[in-house]
Amino acid sequence: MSRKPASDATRTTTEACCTTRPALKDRPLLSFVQGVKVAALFKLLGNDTRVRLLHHIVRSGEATVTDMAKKLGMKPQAVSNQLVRLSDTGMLSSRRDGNNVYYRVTNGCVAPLLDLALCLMEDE
Amino acid sequence: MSRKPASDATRTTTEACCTTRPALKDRPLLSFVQGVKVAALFKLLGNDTRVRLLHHIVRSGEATVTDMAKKLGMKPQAVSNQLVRLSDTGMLSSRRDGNNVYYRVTNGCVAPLLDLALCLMEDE
DNA sequence: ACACGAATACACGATTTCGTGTAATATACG
DNA sequence: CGTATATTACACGAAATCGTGTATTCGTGT
Repeated sequence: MSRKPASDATRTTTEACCTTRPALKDRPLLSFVQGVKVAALFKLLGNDTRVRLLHHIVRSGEATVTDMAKKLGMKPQAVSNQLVRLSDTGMLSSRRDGNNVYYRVTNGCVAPLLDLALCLMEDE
Repeated sequence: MSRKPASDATRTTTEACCTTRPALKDRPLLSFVQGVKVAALFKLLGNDTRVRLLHHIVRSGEATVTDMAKKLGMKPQAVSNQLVRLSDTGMLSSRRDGNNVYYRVTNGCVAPLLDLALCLMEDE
C-alpha cells in the first residue's frame, strides 16, 4: 500500500503515471489472480456514474458530494455510494471542511485511463 | 464504424492509438450517454476471463478458441461467449482456417489500456 | 440542548452478468 | 453420406450491481 507522493495538492493534471513499464507483450500470461485484480480495476470504471464523477473531479480538482449530485442530476446517496467505492481502491481521497467533504483524485493513472477510453470510444 | 487500417496482419505491438487528444481536462462534463458509452467500454474489460483472453491474444498475435480454453483452464463455450462480446465491440476480429477460428486484436487502444491498468494495479 | 444540512451506513428490489449444459452449425476426412 | 472436431447459439441458475428509502453520524449555528 504505497500511495504516490500525492504531489502538490492542487495539481490535477494528467501526471506521469507508470514509470516502470515491463512491456506488456513480454509478460507471461496473466494468472487468474492477476486477471481478477486487473478486471476489478476496470470493473470500477465500468459504471457511467463513476466515470462521470471521476471526470468531473479531474476537471474541477475538488468537489463535494452535493455539488456532484447536482451536476449529475442524482441523489447524494447514490453519489456517495460510488465515491466510497472509488476511495476504497485509492483512486480518490477525501478532505473534510466543515459540513462538506471534498473529493480529489489521488492516483495519477486515472486521468490517462479515462483519456484513452474517451478517444477509443470516439474512434470506433 | 470506421475501423483502423488494421496495419499489417502480424503486428500486435502497442501501436499509436489515439492521435487526436482533445485534452481530457478541457472537455465539458461527460453527458449521460457519453458516460454510458465509456462505462460500457470499461465494463467490457471488467472481467478476468476477458482480460486474460485479451492479454493472451496480444502476446501471441492470434489464437484459437480451444487453444485459449486450455491456456486459461476453461471450457470452450465460456471462452467463446466472451470472445463474441469482445468482437461485437470491435476489439477483436476473427479469421477462419479450416475447423479453427483465429482471433486477433484489431483495436490499437486495447494494448495500451491493458498496459496502463497493469501498472496501476501493481502500483498501489 | 436543539435544529438543520451534509454525508454515510444499511437493507431491499430490479436488473445484469457469467459459467454451465444442451443443442445446433460448420468444416474436414473416410 | 456419416462421423469427428471446432465453434457457436440458447436457456437456466447463482451471484454481483446499482439506485432508492430509511436511519444514523458528523459538524455548524442558534
